[in-house]
Amino acid sequence: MASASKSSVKKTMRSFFSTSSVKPTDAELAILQILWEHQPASVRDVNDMLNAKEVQKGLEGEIGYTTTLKIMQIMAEKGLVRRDESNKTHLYSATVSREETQKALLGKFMDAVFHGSPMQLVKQALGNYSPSKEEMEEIQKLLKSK
Amino acid sequence: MASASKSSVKKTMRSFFSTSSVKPTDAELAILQILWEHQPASVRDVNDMLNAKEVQKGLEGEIGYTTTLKIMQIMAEKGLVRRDESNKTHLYSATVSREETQKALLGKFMDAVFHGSPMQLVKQALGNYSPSKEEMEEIQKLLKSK
DNA sequence: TATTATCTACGAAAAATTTCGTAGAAAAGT
DNA sequence: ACTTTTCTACGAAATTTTTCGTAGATAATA
Repeated sequence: MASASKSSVKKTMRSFFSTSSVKPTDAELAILQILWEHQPASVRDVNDMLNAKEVQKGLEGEIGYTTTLKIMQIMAEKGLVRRDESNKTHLYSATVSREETQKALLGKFMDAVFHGSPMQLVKQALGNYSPSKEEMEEIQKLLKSK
Repeated sequence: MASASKSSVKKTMRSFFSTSSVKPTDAELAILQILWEHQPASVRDVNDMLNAKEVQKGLEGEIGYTTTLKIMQIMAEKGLVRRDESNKTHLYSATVSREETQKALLGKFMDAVFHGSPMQLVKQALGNYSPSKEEMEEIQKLLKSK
C-alpha cells in the first residue's frame, strides 16, 4: 500500500482544477470566444475565423473543418452551445455567457496559479502592463465603488 | 478534401495556447506551487501536502505516491525542477521562478479568456472581490508608479 | 541476519482532448 | 439530370496528461 487511507472514490489531480460547472476545454474556449462575438454562426464561419486568428498569430497549419465540427458537436452535447437545425447549415450560439465563463475560469486560474489571491493576480497583471489614463481612471472608479 | 490549403506542418488547436517556453500542465503546476513554498522537498513531502490540500478543499480520494513521483520525474526531464540525488531520498527544487511562471501563464490565460485585454481581466478580478483598504492603497500606488 | 518499510525507475493502462477520414444527404451549379 | 460543393454524423486514430502496478535497491528495525 503506497499511502495511508483508502477510499472508494478516485480523486484525481484533475479534480483539483474542476470544481465549477463551467469547464470548457481549450479548444472549446477558443470557439466560445468566436461565438460570443459572432452569434449565431455556422461551423464554417467558426472554422474560418479560427484559422484567420491563427494566421494573425503567425501560426502555420490549418485547423480541419471536421475538427471544428466535432468539437462544436461535443459542445452541443454538453450544453455549452445551442444549435438551430432548421436549415441544412446549422447555426450555433453560446448558452453560457461570456461574463459567467470568465468569472468561473478566472476563479479557477487564480486558485491554480495565484493561490487564490486576487491581489497577487491584479498586481501581476498591472505590473506587466501600462494602462492608459482612461483605463487608470476606470480602475480608480471601480475601486471607489467598493 | 475537407478544407483548402495543404501544409506540411500540422497546426493544431493546441498550439493556439502554447507559445511561451514555460508551460507546466495542471498537475505540474500544483506541484510547483508546493515547491515554491517548501523548497527543497522530497516526493513524499509533496505528495503529502498535495493530499492535505485536497482534504482542505473537501475532495475525496487520494493521489497515489507513484503518481506524484512520476510527474516529478517528468518535470525533472523537462527541466522544470532540479533534483538533488546525493541522498537516497531525492530532493527537488523548482528551476523556474514563481513570478516568471505566473507571468507566462497569465499572458496565456489573458489571451484565451480575455482576448488579451489586461483591463478586462483586472476589472473582472476586482469586480468579484472587495479589496481591503490596504489592498486598495497598494493598487493606487501601483497605478501611480506608471 | 531476517523482516519490513521506503524510494526510485519504468512501462503501460486509463482518461481526456483533439484530429481526421469516410459516408451519405442536401444544395448549388452546369 | 449530372457533377460538384457543402454539410452533418460518427467512429476511430493520435496526442497529451494522469494514474497505477511491479520490480529492484537501499535503509531502518527487530
